[in-house]
Amino acid sequence: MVRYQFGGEGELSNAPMSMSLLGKLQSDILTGKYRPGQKLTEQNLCKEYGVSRTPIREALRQLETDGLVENILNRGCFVIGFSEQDYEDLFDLRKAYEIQAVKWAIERITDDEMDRLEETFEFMEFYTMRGDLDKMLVINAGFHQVIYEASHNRMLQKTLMSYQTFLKYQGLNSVYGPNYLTTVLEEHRAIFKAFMDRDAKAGAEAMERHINRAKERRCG
Amino acid sequence: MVRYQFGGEGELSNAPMSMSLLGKLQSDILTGKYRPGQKLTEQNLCKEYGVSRTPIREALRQLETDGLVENILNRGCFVIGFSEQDYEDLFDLRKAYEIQAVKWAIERITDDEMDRLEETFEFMEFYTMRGDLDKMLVINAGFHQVIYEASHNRMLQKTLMSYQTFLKYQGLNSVYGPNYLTTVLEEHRAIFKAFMDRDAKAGAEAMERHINRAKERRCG
DNA sequence: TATCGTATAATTGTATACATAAATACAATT
DNA sequence: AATTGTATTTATGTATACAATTATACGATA
Repeated sequence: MVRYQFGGEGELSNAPMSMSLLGKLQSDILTGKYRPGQKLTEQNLCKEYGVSRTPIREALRQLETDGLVENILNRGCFVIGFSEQDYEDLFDLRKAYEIQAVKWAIERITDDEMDRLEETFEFMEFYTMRGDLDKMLVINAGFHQVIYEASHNRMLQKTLMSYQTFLKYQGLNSVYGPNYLTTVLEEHRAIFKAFMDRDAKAGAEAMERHINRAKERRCG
Repeated sequence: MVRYQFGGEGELSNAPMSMSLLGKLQSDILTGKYRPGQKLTEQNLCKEYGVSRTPIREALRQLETDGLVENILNRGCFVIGFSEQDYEDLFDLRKAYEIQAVKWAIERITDDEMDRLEETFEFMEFYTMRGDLDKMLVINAGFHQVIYEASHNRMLQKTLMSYQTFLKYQGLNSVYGPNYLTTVLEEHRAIFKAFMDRDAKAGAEAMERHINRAKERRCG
């Protein structure tokens, strides 16, 4: 039996259990609690999250490199706004990396990772049958995460994980059509088949179709 | 006359003039002053760079999100090592984004940006004739940077800039062949022509060839 | 009324101090 | 000699204090 854990963003972070300050801030920015252009005053954030300025400032620096806030010297941090175009672009950026990830993954995947991918896909089949949308969204993310890991490229993995976070919060406003589950399952089946066949080209094509349709659906 | 400035990494940072602490640390890690796996003790960094722990820690958090160090809770920061495979992979990741950047740039470039691109290309021709390698390396980076800006996508821009930083330090060990300058000029000419023709497809193809050859050359 | 200049308040940038966890040294035990 | 447990030291995580910069308030002047 293969150990399995559907991780949220916990994989690459070093959060000890509870949601980290960085994660809370990310979430609060991406869900619109803080509006684009709004100034994030350190004092206010201290009160809001119940910590001192030091961890707040460190989190802000990370958000800055992540591109969620802009830090202007001696003036503070401002929430960066994302246009409709930005969100559309994100699918294309993600697509470029997902295609690369699946290519490398098919070439580099270990037996253990292959087992996990298979297990994840079987979970997807199961929850599609049960029509459990919430579980599917989590496992959907998990399926891609196994591919990221199997790509054995740390940078690619980090970037695609951060894109997932973005789209997760964006996806809160998405409307999932009636046959969303079965459609997505078949898209993933094509990708999974490419892994079984060790066919990187087919995997890349299946992934491209998958992301293109995700862009049309405006979700996952 | 169009104002022009060949910026190093200053474009997106808020460094006040001198090289920022973050930049120094980046440089020192990428040039191998700190070895992969080495622990970066905050106290030592304080002495080394003559500042207190606060700015050091903030820089470390940024390096962490950039993927240059790994922070283990209560144990400290460790320099991340990059394998030969990682460096090779980087060209492919960069290629995927450069292709997207040039497509968007050709669709979205403003007149002002087009002027700057043209001017930059003319500088390239000039310094190629003069055989000035050092200036060419800077302008080479500048040419791509104009494209990043013209893509009008902030995330793409940031990522490609950080890849440039990576490759800049990696490039310090590169050997530039005898006809490197003329070869690269022609590759850039093809890209520039695609901008003149407003042909995104041709631009993407020219860029792909350019990065593929850069990977073979193992530089720029 | 509008504008400018100064004084005050607020905020960021940096340094230091304290609390907690990890690494080390060393003695005791097997 | 190897190992384990404890004490000490060291380093990180967090909070606070000080310095420098920016924003604001308010009165003077045109």
